[in-house]
Amino acid sequence: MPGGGEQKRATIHDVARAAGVSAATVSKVLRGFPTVKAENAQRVHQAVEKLGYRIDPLAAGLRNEQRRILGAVVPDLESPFFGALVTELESAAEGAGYTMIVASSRESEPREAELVARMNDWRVAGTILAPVRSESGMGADRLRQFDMAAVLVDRVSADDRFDTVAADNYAASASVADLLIGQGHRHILMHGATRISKAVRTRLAGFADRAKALDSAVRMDTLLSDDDLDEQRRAIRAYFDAADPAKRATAVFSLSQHSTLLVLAELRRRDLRVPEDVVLIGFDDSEWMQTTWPSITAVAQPVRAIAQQAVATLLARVEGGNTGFPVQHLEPCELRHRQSGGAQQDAVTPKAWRRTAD
Amino acid sequence: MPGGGEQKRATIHDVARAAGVSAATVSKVLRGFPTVKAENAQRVHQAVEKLGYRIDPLAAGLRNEQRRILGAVVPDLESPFFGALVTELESAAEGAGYTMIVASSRESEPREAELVARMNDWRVAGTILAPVRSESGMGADRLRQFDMAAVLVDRVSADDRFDTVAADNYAASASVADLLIGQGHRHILMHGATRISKAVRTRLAGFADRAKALDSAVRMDTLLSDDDLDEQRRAIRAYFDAADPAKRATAVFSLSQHSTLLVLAELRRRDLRVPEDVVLIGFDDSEWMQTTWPSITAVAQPVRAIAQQAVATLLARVEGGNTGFPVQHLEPCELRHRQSGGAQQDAVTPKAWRRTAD
DNA sequence: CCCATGCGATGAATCGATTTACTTGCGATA
DNA sequence: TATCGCAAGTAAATCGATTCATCGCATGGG
Repeated sequence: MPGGGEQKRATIHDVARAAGVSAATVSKVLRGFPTVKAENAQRVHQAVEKLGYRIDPLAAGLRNEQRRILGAVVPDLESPFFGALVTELESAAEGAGYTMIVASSRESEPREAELVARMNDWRVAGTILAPVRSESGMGADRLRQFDMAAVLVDRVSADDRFDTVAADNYAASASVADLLIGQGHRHILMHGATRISKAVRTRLAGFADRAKALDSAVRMDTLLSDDDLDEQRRAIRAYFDAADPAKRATAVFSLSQHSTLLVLAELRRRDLRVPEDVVLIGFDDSEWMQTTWPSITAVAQPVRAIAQQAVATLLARVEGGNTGFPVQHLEPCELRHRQSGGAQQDAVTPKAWRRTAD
Repeated sequence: MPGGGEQKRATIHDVARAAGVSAATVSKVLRGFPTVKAENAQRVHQAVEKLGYRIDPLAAGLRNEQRRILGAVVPDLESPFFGALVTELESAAEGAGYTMIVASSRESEPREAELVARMNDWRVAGTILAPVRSESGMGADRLRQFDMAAVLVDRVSADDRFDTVAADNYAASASVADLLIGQGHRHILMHGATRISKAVRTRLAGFADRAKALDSAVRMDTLLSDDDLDEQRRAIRAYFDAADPAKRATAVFSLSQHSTLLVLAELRRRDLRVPEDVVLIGFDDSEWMQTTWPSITAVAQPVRAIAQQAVATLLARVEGGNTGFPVQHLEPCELRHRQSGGAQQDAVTPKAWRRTAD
């Protein structure tokens, strides 16, 4: 246990005194400047050790315009996706020697704007924003207004000012279409719930475009809703009530995790067997999906890749002085084949797709 | 859109100049000191408005020992429970005018200790620690070592140095015992998975103590495991394989969310009807539990109450100079009756229990 | 022998807000 | 009228680390 006696915190001047050098020299040693005699560096290190000295990141940041802090603003912290995203972001930032300040906009755009302003107060080196809605929301507007360095993630497509990083929703959804059409399904329900964000729309388009291209006669029903839980439950119940059982959709592509849960509950309630009567594939994987019976086939988002790409891209702007045009990153998703998805195609075993950025 | 032109950030001196007063006066106005002429205060506010001035929280904190920052260290950010907890903590801290720095120890004790040290670097006013293990872990040790103001939450019982806040696991579990024994169950499986923390042990004890007290002849099996997912799945499968079907446990009390999921999957796999064949009650509620079929009866933890109590308690120490003995707070849980829990007792309709702290 | 060069080190300025210690002005009191 | 007290305001010190502008000293070329 190094350190030991705790009374008043040691400052850089205490270290300097103990090592018999100036504070400036201590600073140089600590930040690795080469112009220090080896012997002095040695003594500084000993003094640091003995006093248990640690740099005050607040005081250290004061003088420079750039502070070694990154901000992250996400729509919520309670969903596994953003929880995991934040964990990975923090990890990546930490690896680069930055502290990360996380805040949740709680799905509110005004709050998102306020949080961006607060990040600006803290003079963060850069901000990672997962917008409530899209790249044209209030948070992104503020980022532009303050001319902040930032990367937009998840609920975004291209932007002319900021780099973006997102799962390749379009390609992954297209591949789900490949699978379902390949299995022979010609009547498919696409179901989206809770928040019809840009990501959900992209998934819808990716699936529909590919399905139509493979067989223009395919019938697709769309059920999208932004209402509260009970309303949505009623809507899906009404959908199945209305359908002639013989002409019911034989497969469901649910566009979000909430949606998957709702659909699954309704199918169970009707005693429809999955996948024998109805095949179910969901977008966004979750731990519970591998544990339910049947287990759920789902598209897993590359959370870690998104986080690492986001931090790397941001730091490239901040540190490397990358001044080129904004880049759009699409990270490939992975389809996790489980029971609810029915038979896996043999011909094509899709595992990861990447759509090249235009 | 107030503010408008962004070039260089306005400092307090810019505001002072624009208002025709000194920086000291501006500071007084902004922090609400009474000894300022109304007219000057007015002009300061106008200047602030015009320049879009915002206090630099970093510079503002430098001079005082106390910085308006709170630290929060939690075991993970991906579980709904801690996600919600952090959201509420942040909200409460914000309401009191503090910025919250969140970090995840990722279930690692050494990392937890390192994060506490880092919070100390930031000279946070106080720290909220949800320990990986218990109040005697490495993180709490560091808190003691640095003599930091802190509150321990969730996986803790009493401590002689820090205030603690937790769900009343003991009382809530006892009430689950009330319910199950009341329903006539005399053979019950208690299942715990993933991480056998202090909270899980308390739940186990709370249930077992009460069940034994109600009927000393009750048979309770205990299945606890800290292994990986596959191993745990195998264990529960083996448990049901071994049991004589006629003498199987008729009810399961799962001690964590993971556990609930595992048990549910196994029951489904065996085509055991819930609740007709086996009643299932879980500790820790989650959104998916109200959507599955059958829906899951579960104990909901008072996340918001815990968070608010934690922040309030911490600020009482930090600001109010509360120097009394450490207090142990237990927040009452709520049992959410749904389908998997079988018939709800009529005599007693337990909704919330509070165990008085000793 | 003188001066340019450069290494290694340092005192002082700096970042932006807060707070201390003091000044000024004015009315009230003895 | 002289003194005291109080309101209002400000210059300057302060927080802790970084960085700028020097500075001493040794070396080597001219």
